[in-house]
Amino acid sequence: QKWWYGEFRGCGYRITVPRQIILQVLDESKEHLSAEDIYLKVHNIYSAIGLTTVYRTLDLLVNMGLVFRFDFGDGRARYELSHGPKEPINHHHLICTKCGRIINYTDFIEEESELFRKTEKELSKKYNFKIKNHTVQFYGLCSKCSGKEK
Amino acid sequence: QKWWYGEFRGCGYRITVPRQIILQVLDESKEHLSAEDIYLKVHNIYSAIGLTTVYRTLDLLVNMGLVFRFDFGDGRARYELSHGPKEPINHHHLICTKCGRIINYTDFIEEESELFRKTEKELSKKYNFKIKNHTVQFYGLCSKCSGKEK
DNA sequence: ACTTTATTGAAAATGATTACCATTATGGGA
DNA sequence: TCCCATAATGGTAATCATTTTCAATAAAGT
Repeated sequence: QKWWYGEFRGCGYRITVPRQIILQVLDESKEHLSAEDIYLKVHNIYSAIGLTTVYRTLDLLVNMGLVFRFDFGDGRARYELSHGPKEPINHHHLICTKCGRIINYTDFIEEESELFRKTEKELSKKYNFKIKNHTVQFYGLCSKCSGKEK
Repeated sequence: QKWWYGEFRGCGYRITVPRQIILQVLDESKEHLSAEDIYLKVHNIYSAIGLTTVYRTLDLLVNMGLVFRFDFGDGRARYELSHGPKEPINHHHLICTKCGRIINYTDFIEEESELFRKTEKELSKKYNFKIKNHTVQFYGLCSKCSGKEK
């Protein structure tokens, strides 16, 4: 019994083999995977699953809030489990504009999460926006690339 | 004499009609335009300019740092002038996940810019990353959409 | 087990962005 | 001011991620 069975049942969605495997893959490597990355890993476990299903399932999971989709500007979306059974995982990203390396960091400065709560509240009021989540991305050069600049 | 002539000359780039018009369009509507939006506006001013040139020029401007490219997750990139003649404009975005409306906000809480300077410094050190810029996006429902929820 | 209907997978369609390449036009030098 | 090397352009075709279509398959309540 996986922790997310209930989430599915609650929404009236069926628990299928492809969905289980896709979630398994996402859970095993919490690593900003692209749809194709996921497809390849899934394919290793159960080769009958098609790319279409991967896309469809990811969409579903994003809508359910189980998965976050990120766009880092390289033309393909990345996906990450939004939370485990316990609590939501919030994290921000560092992206190397040269080699495309992506680093997750979750170790916010104390004030950081604090400020976001505050900012979200202010923005909600000022623009009458119901904020669901946010993304923060820092772009630059990683250690390997920053030597051999441009 | 536009303020950006020098930037071009400095890089050895030529100042051409398409480039002037594209910059003009970007300057007149600082509004997270897609490449096609820009193409259409440019086309109104000077119809011989092709879509390819728009893409190429935007790439150039992004590399020069005159323009920021944003990915809001709807499959098309958006472009905005990064700064005017005076100083860099830094701004964050609110995106409605239903209707796609995008709001720029520049009126940070005082602490906000402060914190980002600090965070960038810490991250640079910790991950040995040379940070160039960052994006912050809040996703949610705008005033029009938040009533008729999902 | 049976049936309803959500789900799936393969192939084709779409839509944004990029690569090609022959043509044109900028800008430094004569 | 005119010339020329070559950067820049624009149309078309190609690419690549993601969606749509639709007939075949498989959950899950009975």
